[in-house]
Amino acid sequence: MSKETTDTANSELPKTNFIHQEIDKDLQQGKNNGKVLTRFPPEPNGYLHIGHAKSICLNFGLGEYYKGGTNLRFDDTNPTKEDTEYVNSIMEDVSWLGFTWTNEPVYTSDYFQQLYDWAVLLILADKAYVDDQTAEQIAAQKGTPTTAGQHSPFRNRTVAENLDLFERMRKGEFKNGEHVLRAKIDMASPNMHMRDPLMYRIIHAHHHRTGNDWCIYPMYDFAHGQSDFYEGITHSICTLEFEVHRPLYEWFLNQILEADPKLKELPKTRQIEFARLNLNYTVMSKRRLLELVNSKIVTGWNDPRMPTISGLRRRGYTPESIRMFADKVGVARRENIIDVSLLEHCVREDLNKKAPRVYAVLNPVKVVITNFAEGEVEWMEAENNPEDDTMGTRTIPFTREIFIERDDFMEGAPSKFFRMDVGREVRLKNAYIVKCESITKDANGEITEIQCTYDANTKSGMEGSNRKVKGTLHWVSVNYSKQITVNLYDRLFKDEDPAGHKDVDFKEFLNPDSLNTINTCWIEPNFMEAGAKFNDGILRFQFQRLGYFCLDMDSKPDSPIFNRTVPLKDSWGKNA
RNA sequence: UGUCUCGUGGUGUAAUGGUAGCACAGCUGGUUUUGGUCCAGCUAGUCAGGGUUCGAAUCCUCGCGAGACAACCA
Repeated sequence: MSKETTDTANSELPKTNFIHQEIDKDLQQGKNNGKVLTRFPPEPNGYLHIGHAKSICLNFGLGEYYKGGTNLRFDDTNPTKEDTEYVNSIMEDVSWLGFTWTNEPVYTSDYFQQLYDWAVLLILADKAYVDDQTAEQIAAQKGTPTTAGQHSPFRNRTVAENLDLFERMRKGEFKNGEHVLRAKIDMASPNMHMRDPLMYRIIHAHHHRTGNDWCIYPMYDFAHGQSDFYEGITHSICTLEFEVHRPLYEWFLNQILEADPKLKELPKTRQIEFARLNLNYTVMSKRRLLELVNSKIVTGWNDPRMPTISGLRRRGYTPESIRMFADKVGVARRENIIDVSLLEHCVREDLNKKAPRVYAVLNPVKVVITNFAEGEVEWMEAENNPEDDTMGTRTIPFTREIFIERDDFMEGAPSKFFRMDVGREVRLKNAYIVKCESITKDANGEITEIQCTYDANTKSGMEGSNRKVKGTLHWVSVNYSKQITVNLYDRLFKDEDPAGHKDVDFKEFLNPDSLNTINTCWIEPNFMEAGAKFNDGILRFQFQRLGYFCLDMDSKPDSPIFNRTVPLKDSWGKNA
């Protein structure tokens, strides 16, 4: 790629995606006086998901990179679907990801009067008309992508009549659906969006910000392009499906500029489309996510199994890991389905460096160290993070009775099994090497207790501990550990593309094992000493040898709940 | 039987007429008091045909395939 950078570009952050290249070209041509202003324009009708995160990182990333800025604009032109709950969640999610919008958040509803005035301008120019037909009639006249549409019988109303009707629409003289305002363009256009699209419809509903001031609301197409233009957005970065809308935005803007020439001074927004993010084993449309919430299949928008930003946050994902992910997936115009393993890779990479290690046993079996004195406790030193010495050490109690993971014992184990079996020596991490002498089973053949002896010369740090043994296990003291609840999450769907089956509802592919809550888990007593505070206030840990876990928001001091963010990579488990 | 967009390893993404590279996934091996991390290596790709050119993933052409567009949604 070009090594050149523009004056406004940050050369420390090389970028190669096509949007950067296009913006670089614009800047080299001296457009917009070298300014770059982007925007992120969500409709407040649902929670943000990982696909939005890609868009957020792209738009805010561009704003930062070119030292311009990014507006957060709520696209709130449909009062029946929008709510301040969503406005608040969106601001929280964008902030949590680490981005700052320029000035205060803005709203398309801020421009309702301006948009109305522009609509009047179009009527005056005989470029818009009021149609009295029903939605069905209008749809029938629209034609199909391969056949032309037909003119509305109301298409040739006089300017005066249109003006009068539109004003009365605004005053509330009509019921929902009685009239609409349409642009007069071309019913035979190969682009369906140019076939006399709706500009305004009547909706008698309370708007989350303008209350009952309006009973007519602009359509997205009549609002979005002008909002960008009005705010001085230089580059409007959006997803591919809006490409066919672009000629319409340009048509609207050109009509407005013709009617109001002094606006020609302002820069025209350039829209650039990219392919939206798709992730396998999940669904990404707000409609389907809402369906999961409403049907109580998940506990809410922030259920840790949801691909929402709030769900990922509750799952334990860090903002940095999501930004890393957005960076790694890249930006292009071809359809894509990203493997979730990339997302998991990103959070492991981030948490490996940051998460303090603690000991927890999820599926315990009791081990008795028969030659260790009853009632005695020996405090062992353990590093909080081998990747980061500055995180220090803490002590953990070693006693005669401990729990180990049931999976870490196998009777008659093959030699490839690097764990405990009768007659074998293994290391208890940060403690002693122990040898399994015998086991006790109940009537069902289930192991109820394992008896071991320890070698007093093999305490961690001693020379005797350098002995090569079969494996290293994690453990907790029976008497000193705390009982916890753990949520083990798996993918929500069993199918790679649950929404991709024409004749089968996506909910048919739900994974019945997506949540496994277990209460038989034990954690070392002083796990808080490991220093788990992250910038966002969420407590995250690595449970040694198991995975990354975070403290759930519903935890109480005496009954902690941990959510598994992601297991550690495991080259044994998948062979087993 | 329309218009537009897009086809590079399994998945993403670079290379913009000059050695097809990187990441994830997978597989080896090394280190390791986490079967993690780290390190080294391996596997695997330009949709097909034709053309232009000394030279094509890149330009042209034709075919094939995928996606988008027919809400008083955004």
